[in-house]
Amino acid sequence: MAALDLFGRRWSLRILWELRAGPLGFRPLQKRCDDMSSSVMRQRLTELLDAQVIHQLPDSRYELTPLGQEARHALNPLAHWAERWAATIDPQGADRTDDRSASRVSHPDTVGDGTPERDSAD
Amino acid sequence: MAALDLFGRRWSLRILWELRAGPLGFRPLQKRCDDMSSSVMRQRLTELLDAQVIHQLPDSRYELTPLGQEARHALNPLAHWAERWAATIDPQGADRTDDRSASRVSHPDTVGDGTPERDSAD
DNA sequence: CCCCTCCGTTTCGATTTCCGAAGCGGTCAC
DNA sequence: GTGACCGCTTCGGAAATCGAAACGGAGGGG
Repeated sequence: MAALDLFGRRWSLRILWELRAGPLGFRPLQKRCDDMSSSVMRQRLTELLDAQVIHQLPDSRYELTPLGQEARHALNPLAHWAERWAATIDPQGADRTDDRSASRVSHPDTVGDGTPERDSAD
Repeated sequence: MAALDLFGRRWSLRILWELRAGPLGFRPLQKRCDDMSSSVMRQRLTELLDAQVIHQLPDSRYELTPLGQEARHALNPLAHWAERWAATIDPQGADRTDDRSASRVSHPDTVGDGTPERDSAD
C-alpha cells in the first residue's frame, strides 16, 4: 500500500523509468523528465533514496539499486499495457472537438518510446 | 508516457487497485481509498472514465473495463515487488530515531493486504 | 406523512504540493 | 578570468488536494 503512495507521487514513476538505462546526474535526469522543477526533483530523489530504490554513486550520479531494478522490471507490464491503451484510445479520440474532459490527461499518442532497456546487457 | 501522467496522479493507482474485486459505488469506493476527498475522487473518476479504464454501470457503480482489468493485471508485478520491498526495508528501518527523511512516505509495514482478487472467478 | 440513512455529486475555503526561475558554491576547459 | 556545466537550495506564485458542508434523490420505519 505504501508503494502506491510512493509511486503515486508526481514524477516518481518517471524518474524510476528514466533511470532504466543507467546512472544519471541530477541535471541530466531533470532534463529527461520533461524538465521538471529541481525542487520537486530533489524531493522525489530523497524519497527514492530513503526507500532504497535508488542510490548515489561516488561521482554523485543516481542509479537504481537492485531493488530499484526489480521495481522497474515490475513496471514493464504496465508499459506494455500503455501501448495497447494507446492503440485502443487514440484511434477513436484522436480528433475530439467536443472536449469536456475536465482534465488535462494527455491522451496517448504513438509517441516515441525508444525503450533502450539494458536488462542483462551491460 | 501519457500513462505515467495518468497514473502519476494521486489516488489514480489506488482507485484502479480498489476496483479489482468488483464494481463499487462512489461513497464505498471513497471509503476504501483512505477516505480521500470527494472532489478529487470525482476528478480521478472522470479522468479514468475518459481514459476508458473504468465505466459506470446502470446502477451508477464504477467498474473496470476490460482495458482496466488489463491495467490492473499489469499492476500485479508491482504489487508483488511491494511485498519484497516491505520485507527489505521494514526490518532495518523499523525504529529510526534519526528521521531526517524530509518526506512523509510511510514506510511499508506488514500492513494487511487481503487482496481478494477475482481473476476469472465470478 | 415525516424522519433518518445512505447515495452520487458539486461547491468552496484552507492547506499542501508543485512549479519555475534565480542563486549558491564547485569543477573543468578555454 | 570567463563561460559552461554541475548538484542543490531558496522562495513567491500557481495548481492540485483536502475537508467539510450541502444539494436532490432513493429507501425504510414510525
